[in-house]
Amino acid sequence: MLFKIDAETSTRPAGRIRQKNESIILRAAEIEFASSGYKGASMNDIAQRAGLPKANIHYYFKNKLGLYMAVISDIIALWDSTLNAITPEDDPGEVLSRYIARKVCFSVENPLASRIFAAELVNGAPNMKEYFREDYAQWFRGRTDVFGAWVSQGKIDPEVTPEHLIFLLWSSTQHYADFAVQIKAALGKDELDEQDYLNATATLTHIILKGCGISR
Amino acid sequence: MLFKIDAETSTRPAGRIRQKNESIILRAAEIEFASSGYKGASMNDIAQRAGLPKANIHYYFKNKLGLYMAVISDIIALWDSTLNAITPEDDPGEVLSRYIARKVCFSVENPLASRIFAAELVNGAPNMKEYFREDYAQWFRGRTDVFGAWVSQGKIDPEVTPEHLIFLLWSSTQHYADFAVQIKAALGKDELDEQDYLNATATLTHIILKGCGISR
DNA sequence: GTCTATACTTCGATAGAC
DNA sequence: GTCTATCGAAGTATAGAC
Repeated sequence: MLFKIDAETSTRPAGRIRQKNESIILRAAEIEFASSGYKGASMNDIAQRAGLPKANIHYYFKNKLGLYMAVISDIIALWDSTLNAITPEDDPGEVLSRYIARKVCFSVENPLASRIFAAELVNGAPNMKEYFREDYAQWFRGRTDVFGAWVSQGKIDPEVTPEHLIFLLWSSTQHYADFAVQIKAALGKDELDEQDYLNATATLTHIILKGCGISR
Repeated sequence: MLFKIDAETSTRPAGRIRQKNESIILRAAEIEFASSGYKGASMNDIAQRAGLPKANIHYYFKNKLGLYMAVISDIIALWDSTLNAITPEDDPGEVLSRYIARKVCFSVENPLASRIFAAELVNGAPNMKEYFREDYAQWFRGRTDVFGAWVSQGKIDPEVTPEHLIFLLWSSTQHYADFAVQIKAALGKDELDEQDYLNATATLTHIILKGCGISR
């Protein structure tokens, strides 16, 4: 996503340079924002990481907020697509286990994106107000309706409130990216390995599916 | 916790003033740090919220980091006490449901503390390194051992990895404080009410207990 | 398009009068 | 113990030469 290959030929080398530099800057910015927060990250550090003079960043991006929003919008584009294509006819067991596996996987492969998103939300999402407008509640309602249908069909226990099941899916999977420091400290490891993530996925899948009354 | 009442009489009024002002400053700092992060919060804003000149804060606290650490240590003191007193002889169903209820409740009543803690972790916990030392892994190991004993006794399904069950408890309950903005936007509400938290607790308790194979 | 040098602002921290 | 005035560092942003 951050490394789109320019399809143009050398007829407009300027555009090629621009795209290449923009992606270099975005990647450096992603790292800095993720590890220091919006205010904590400095244009200086971002420029240094990108290997460019500070002024170049201002040439490509209007200002610090503009750069941050560019990073954020890349992240949003990656986000909730995972829950988009579900219908009442789908098998809830399949949908849930696939979602859990994907999201844990995503947390492992894109920890920076996850953390920037988390930091933004923890601070009250000051730069994502328009993302969380009414259509967001509508979109969410569309998802809970599907889960509600499954409850009506007896495929999920009636004790389960669809809204809170979705929150549980979000929280339990993101946790592995956002709170990685605490998890590593608890497990006494410097890095988590493949087996840890398999255990995580297996345990989450077992508890959530069985807990919803979904037989597999 | 932040509002300890001074037990002393008027023999040392100075101490009374100090404690009162320190608690006022700590409370203001908690609000600012929670909504802007460590770097994002400014001593100026904290002073203004506390209704004191900026220099007074430096009189009571060594520097910005010292103030932040004072806030953090208050929060840590509140933290993991909930899981401390469990033994293999306890009933896992009771322990888990009590833990979930308490932690959701805590998230509602202390959202600021939860968010400061979360922001610190998301950014790699640069100021909590010594909290996450070896004894933390030991403490954690003590907790998982109890859960492991329950698994051996057949009280919890063997598919459940104790470590990841604890991570699930942490993530699912904290989520209601840390990601409150997203939850409110999804539900289309300005504030969550009593019923929302009851639904959250009920759904989480049902899924996690049943998912662990705990019959009640 | 690139980069140096610099203007402008904010912030943390302290000196020193009261 | 309180508060004003100020210093120095760091950060964002831009002007202008190349």
